[in-house]
Amino acid sequence: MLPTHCLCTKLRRATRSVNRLYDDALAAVGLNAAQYSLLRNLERLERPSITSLAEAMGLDRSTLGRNLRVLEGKGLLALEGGEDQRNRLVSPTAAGRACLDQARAAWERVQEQLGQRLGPEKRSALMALLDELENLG
Amino acid sequence: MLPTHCLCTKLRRATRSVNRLYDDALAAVGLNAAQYSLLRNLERLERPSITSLAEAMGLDRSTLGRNLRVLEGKGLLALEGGEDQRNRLVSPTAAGRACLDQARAAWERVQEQLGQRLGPEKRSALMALLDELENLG
DNA sequence: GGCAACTGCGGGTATATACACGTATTTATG
DNA sequence: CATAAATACGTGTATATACCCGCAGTTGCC
Repeated sequence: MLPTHCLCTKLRRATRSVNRLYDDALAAVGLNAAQYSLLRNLERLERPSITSLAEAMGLDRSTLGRNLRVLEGKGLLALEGGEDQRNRLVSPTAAGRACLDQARAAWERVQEQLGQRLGPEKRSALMALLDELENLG
Repeated sequence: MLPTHCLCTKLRRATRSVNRLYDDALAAVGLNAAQYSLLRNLERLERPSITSLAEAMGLDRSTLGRNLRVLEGKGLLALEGGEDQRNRLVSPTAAGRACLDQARAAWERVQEQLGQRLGPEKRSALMALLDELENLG
């Protein structure tokens, strides 16, 4: 693999690599990393609208809308209209909650394993740097 | 934006954010960050095959094959068969090289700007951490 | 030399992602 | 109240990404 000094390329590469790790760990429960993240965020909000869930995740609304369809198709969440007839509120189904419970265990294993490989200093340094990068725009 | 402890999610978020920065910087020359990276790698190899270019970039071959088509459609690179009738060799066109020259200046600006915002210590710490993450599998 | 194994690719499929545009609904303004 | 502005979505389009499968060409082995 050719080395690069480009921060963007390095980030992209590292993300693909780590993403693969999490994807593999979650494959047994039928989720990928992005889907797990979506369900986790959904769990922490009270029947959010598509827009507010997208904001919580830092994703474009139309992106999230499409991601939701995939999980809706798997029967893991439901989209129902609220009082405001414009928006659709997202909530996990029973299957979605059950799936998330299983996924959480798998996630904890890979997260822990990665943390061990990095060691606590690098791990927290990385976290801090990523926070900083996230808040650029 | 909801905070998360998930390394994968944090990486994905930070990458999207930084990627946007580079995309914006490169938009004036009609490239995005991934395309710039592709052309840069192509510049550094001698008429690589699709497979070897994919390996150099750490991308799946079929992914790279599709990415190549986009740049081929823009007239920035050409795919020609070599002696081995199985593979197709990739080379930049004159337009591709010209485009890359322009893109390089834009890239340097955004790379420098990001480096300044981080400061030299964080910048090199980040680089080192990303290298480490890239080499996990 | 002929068949088996390997290599290099393209295509199918699925997903994630973003931006621009249009539409329906709600709110604000005069 | 009527119209303008703002809000919430969906769709169209484009791109990046990966995995699997199959085909064609090459190599190796006997």
